Amino acid sequence: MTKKRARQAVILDLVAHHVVGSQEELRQLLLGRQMDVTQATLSRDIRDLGIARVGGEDGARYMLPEQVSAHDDKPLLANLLPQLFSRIDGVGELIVLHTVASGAQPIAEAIDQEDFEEVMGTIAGDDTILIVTRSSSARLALTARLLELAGES
Amino acid sequence: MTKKRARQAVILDLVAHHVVGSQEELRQLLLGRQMDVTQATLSRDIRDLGIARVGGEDGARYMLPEQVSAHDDKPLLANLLPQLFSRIDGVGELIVLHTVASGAQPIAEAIDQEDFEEVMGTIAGDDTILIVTRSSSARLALTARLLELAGES
DNA sequence: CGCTATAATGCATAATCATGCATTTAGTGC
DNA sequence: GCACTAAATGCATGATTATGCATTATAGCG
Repeated sequence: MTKKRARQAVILDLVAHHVVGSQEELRQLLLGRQMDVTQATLSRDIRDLGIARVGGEDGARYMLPEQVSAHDDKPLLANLLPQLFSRIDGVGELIVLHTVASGAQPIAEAIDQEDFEEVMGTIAGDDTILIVTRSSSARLALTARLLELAGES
Repeated sequence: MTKKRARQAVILDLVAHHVVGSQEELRQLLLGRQMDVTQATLSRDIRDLGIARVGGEDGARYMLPEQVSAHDDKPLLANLLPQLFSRIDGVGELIVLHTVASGAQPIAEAIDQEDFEEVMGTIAGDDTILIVTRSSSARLALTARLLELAGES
């Protein structure tokens, strides 16, 4: 069915260039292009096309995958640290980072994902993380970096 | 409120590592971590965190922005062309590309976005696109490329 | 062509998500 | 510690999205 493909193409186009906040809204836009389908069909089209829906201060909106990432600001750690950080300390090549309750696990994983070269490994409890770095100077460097990310610099 | 931040961090973590299909499901996961909130709160958290919801064959799922793009397969043009292409022809430095009804505009925009160096510009009607290339050989090269993208190679 | 199998769609409705308003909880400054 | 202000949350409900089932359109095929 050629109508379906054309419609889905138009949908991609509309979503890419307009702010589409609901399937009903999309339906109206399609009507303007002489395409009349029900919300049910749009729900299926959106699924097929892999279009994402993200909430925003001013209501939700549909976006193409490309747009979602563009809309994304910073890496995970930068998001979490300012929220969860409580204090940091260290000795030798060890850093002890304290977070708010339940914050250690997420932060530790985010640190792991960053793949800091200074880091040998991390162990996280509930609100405390032990970070083993490669050297004393690595510890100092990383501590500074983490403080900065936490917005405490 | 420190509980909110910790919860949101855990949510990011859960969404990153689990397949979360609904807010109610997320609620259950949080319960397992001794965090009890209502769906309403999760709706707000998800908005605040910029988490996206994308549909899939096996139901919808929440994803972090990073994951959405990763989940995305190919650029727009590669998605559209196989769906909308009908035939292509050309002469001199001009290409005339025919698409299914209503397909020209989306395809033309996608071509523009690709920024092909062979292309000087495009003009799209409803089902026909005129592509002006920089030279006769550029025309041949681009024609081949488009045919390939359309899966007609 | 007419017939069949398959895909696409609509309809009605269930499932899920968002939000206004009231209430509770933290955070601050005496 | 107490009063005060702002943030966070729950509750109830409205809005939006997803889906089972029946129907209709489309693509092949003889």
